Amino acid sequence: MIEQLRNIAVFTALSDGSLYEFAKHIEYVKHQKGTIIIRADKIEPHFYVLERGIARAYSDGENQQITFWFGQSGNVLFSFNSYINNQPGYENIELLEDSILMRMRLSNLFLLYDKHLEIANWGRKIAEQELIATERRLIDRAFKGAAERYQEFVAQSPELIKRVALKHIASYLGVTQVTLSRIRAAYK
Amino acid sequence: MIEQLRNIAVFTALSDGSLYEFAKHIEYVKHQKGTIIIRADKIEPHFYVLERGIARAYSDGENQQITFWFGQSGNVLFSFNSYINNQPGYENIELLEDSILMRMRLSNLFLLYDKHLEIANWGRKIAEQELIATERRLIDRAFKGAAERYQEFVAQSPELIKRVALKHIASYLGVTQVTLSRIRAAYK
DNA sequence: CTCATTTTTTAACATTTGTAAAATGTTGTC
DNA sequence: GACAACATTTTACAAATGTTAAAAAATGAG
Repeated sequence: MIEQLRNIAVFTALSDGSLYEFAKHIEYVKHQKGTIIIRADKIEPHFYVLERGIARAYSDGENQQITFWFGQSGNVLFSFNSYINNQPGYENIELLEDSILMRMRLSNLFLLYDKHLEIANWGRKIAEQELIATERRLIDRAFKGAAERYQEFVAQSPELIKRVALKHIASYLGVTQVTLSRIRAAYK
Repeated sequence: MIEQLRNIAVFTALSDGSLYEFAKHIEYVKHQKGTIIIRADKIEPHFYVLERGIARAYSDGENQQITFWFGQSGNVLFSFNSYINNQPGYENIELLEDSILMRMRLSNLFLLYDKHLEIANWGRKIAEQELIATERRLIDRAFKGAAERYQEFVAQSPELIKRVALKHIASYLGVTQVTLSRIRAAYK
């Protein structure tokens, strides 16, 4: 089990001791494509790690739905508002493919944070990396046009382009699907 | 000194023991309005806490400069890219008023992260709260028009509206200054 | 107070992106 | 392979925002 965890991107830097602590509380679950594993209107008691599959986090508005995050194999899936503020959040997480996930109760994670220095720093680094990535996206929206953002997305996330519906990618890039279609048409 | 630290928003939740660890390494500095305390092209060896004043983080582009964060009294000022990746970053931090700051070497902070569980979790929570705030802003850009974003900013940050130049607020909201002027004119 | 500098507003026009709806293409199931 | 469901593209038009430049207002130094 510990060897299995070490192969997952988000756990690679951890010591055996920490992996052992995780292993005690982790269980595997499988879900089909289309499953919404985290719902905005509920407090989600688990966090997940995607072992195989693709996920998206999205938020529902009146007439639209916007995707603001993609998760690939090895990424952690949190409902940040459940996780951080213990309140129902603004985010749903949907599996875009049949997936294998590990999950663990947040209550157990919090106990680990309060006992294990290495795990507390592991959680810190995850939040920091997400923060940098999100901040950059916010800045890119100002500096780069929609076409450039699309091209960089293609270059940086070739897997996602292949496997994710364009309507999700459009809202991730901050444009409508029509605009994304126009951008793509210009490069044919 | 410990009492002094406890009065600062970002430190209030910490125990005396942790405050003592911070106190050992903290020094006070004063800077004038206009000082750029963190520069994008340099690795910044300190982090700062703003005791009095207002700061903005901004990024330089070819023909523009966009402000993506405001700091008020009690907030922490990081160059996240220096802090997280030990590389020059994309962010400058400028003081918008004459300010009093505390600072501490990042190398000392990292030592504390590796020794003190409470401080590691303190760092984790700071990153998590910033992450939620940034993610919400990204989502708001999709769901809310520029006028609504402005009105909410006024409601939530009355101090900043009074004390910060509108050109900075415009880019923070993701519009040009001309657009912000039009929005303001519509509510007269 | 006055002048120079900077900030904010206004105007005219251009461009981008959005909206709605129809047409086309794709996928999966029986 | 035919159908239904869903995804993507296209078209025509509307709305929002950007660009540039100039005018007006506010700020700050001497």
